Amino acid sequence: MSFGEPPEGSIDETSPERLSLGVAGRLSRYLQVLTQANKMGKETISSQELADYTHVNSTQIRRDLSGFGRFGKRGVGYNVDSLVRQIRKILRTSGQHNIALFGAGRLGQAIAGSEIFADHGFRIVALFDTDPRKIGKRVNEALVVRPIEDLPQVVREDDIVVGVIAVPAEAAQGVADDLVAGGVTIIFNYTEALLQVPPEVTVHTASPAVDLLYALYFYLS
Amino acid sequence: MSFGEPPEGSIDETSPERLSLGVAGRLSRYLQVLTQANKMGKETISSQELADYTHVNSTQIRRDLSGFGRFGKRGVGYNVDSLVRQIRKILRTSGQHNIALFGAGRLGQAIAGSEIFADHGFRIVALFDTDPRKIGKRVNEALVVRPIEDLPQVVREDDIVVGVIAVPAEAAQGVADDLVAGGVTIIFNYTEALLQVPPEVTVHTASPAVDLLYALYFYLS
DNA sequence: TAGATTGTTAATCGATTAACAATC
DNA sequence: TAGATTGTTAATCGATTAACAATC
Repeated sequence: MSFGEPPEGSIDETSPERLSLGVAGRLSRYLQVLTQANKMGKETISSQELADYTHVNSTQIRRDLSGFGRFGKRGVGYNVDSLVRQIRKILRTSGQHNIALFGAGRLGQAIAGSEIFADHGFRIVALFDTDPRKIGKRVNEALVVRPIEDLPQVVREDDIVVGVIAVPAEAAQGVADDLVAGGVTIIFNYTEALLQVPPEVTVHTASPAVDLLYALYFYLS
Repeated sequence: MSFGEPPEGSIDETSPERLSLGVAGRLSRYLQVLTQANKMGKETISSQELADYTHVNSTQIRRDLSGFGRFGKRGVGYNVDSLVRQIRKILRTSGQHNIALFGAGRLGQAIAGSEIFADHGFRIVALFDTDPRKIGKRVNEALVVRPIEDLPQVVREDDIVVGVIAVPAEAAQGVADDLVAGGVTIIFNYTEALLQVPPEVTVHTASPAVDLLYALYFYLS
């Protein structure tokens, strides 16, 4: 389901065509913290608090935000709810986006049951597995495990923009091939496999161990 | 168990005391790709191939590496196995590091069963849960679910450097408090909760949805 | 040799930071 | 008002890139 263009409020007449990679990445991180702060009932947040949670310098945060308008109130901070909406507009991700999940094992079920995607407007509309014994099984009320053969149909009918791979590493490339064949151009890879895809497809690989190594380096030195 | 200082080969006389955040982060990412390439039996890799997998510019990669020595062979590329060892030395993470995992639910079990940490020298030495029905249950051969009361003892005896939180979001702060009380200073948070910790403790929050939003921005524009 | 790829330079661009006036 | 925090400037630092000689 798609409702066409999301209503675009005029954020700022001088906003650039396309954000730089750095700005887009940081705005996404602010959004995560703000979304959670909103849930916790926090009404305002200062750039310093945002800095504590995101590890981004507070001046940098104020600078990033002031590039799009005056969202803050001096002496008070930013209104959490309103800032969430502004950043979503800037990132042009105000709408709902449909994603398909591959793998109904422990990781797949954990993802399906998590609010981590739903919080950001991602709806898991299909769950696939190759294991015949899992097909038809119900996971988290709304989802039924489907055979991978249904993929082309689902991509067509449900406007899937992202495929999330949560299968064993050995099976990841096969799923990626199916996704590419089905026309999906963003793949989120939860396995450690290196996926071979055509240049127009973007692969994001979750790498908690890499993050840990990074954290550890600063701990050890 | 700890074997003291890892054997430090002399990487380069002029190597700086401490890597910049950017360099350390990129080296960690190279390591992930190299580790996997090694597993797949690949013997050499070019800076261009590394660039394709890490989304880091190939010149940047050559520059990062050449700062520590001449690891490549012109016309050929880098020896995968040797480069892995060199980067591990640079990051001073050649040894084994013990981590404790909290939450024996679907996500916790998925993490415990994954090679994603083991590949990078992280050993999960303890698995905790608060659910009395899960205590004593065996997960993946080597691990038995323990009560959270054992935490102080485990931290002391097993030299835990990182605590990984994979419990429901509502329970995350409680676990974080226990970890802080136990003296653990690196926390890896798989929940969407914002954790309150003292300044000397580092929290890394896994945020797949943020990564997706970021990818999506470039897809939509 | 011919082709490929590293190591390195030089030039540019964006990120980062401290500082502080403006103002809620 | 007094205190707090934004918005913005100016100066610095590191990241990024193209280009190419060196060399395997």
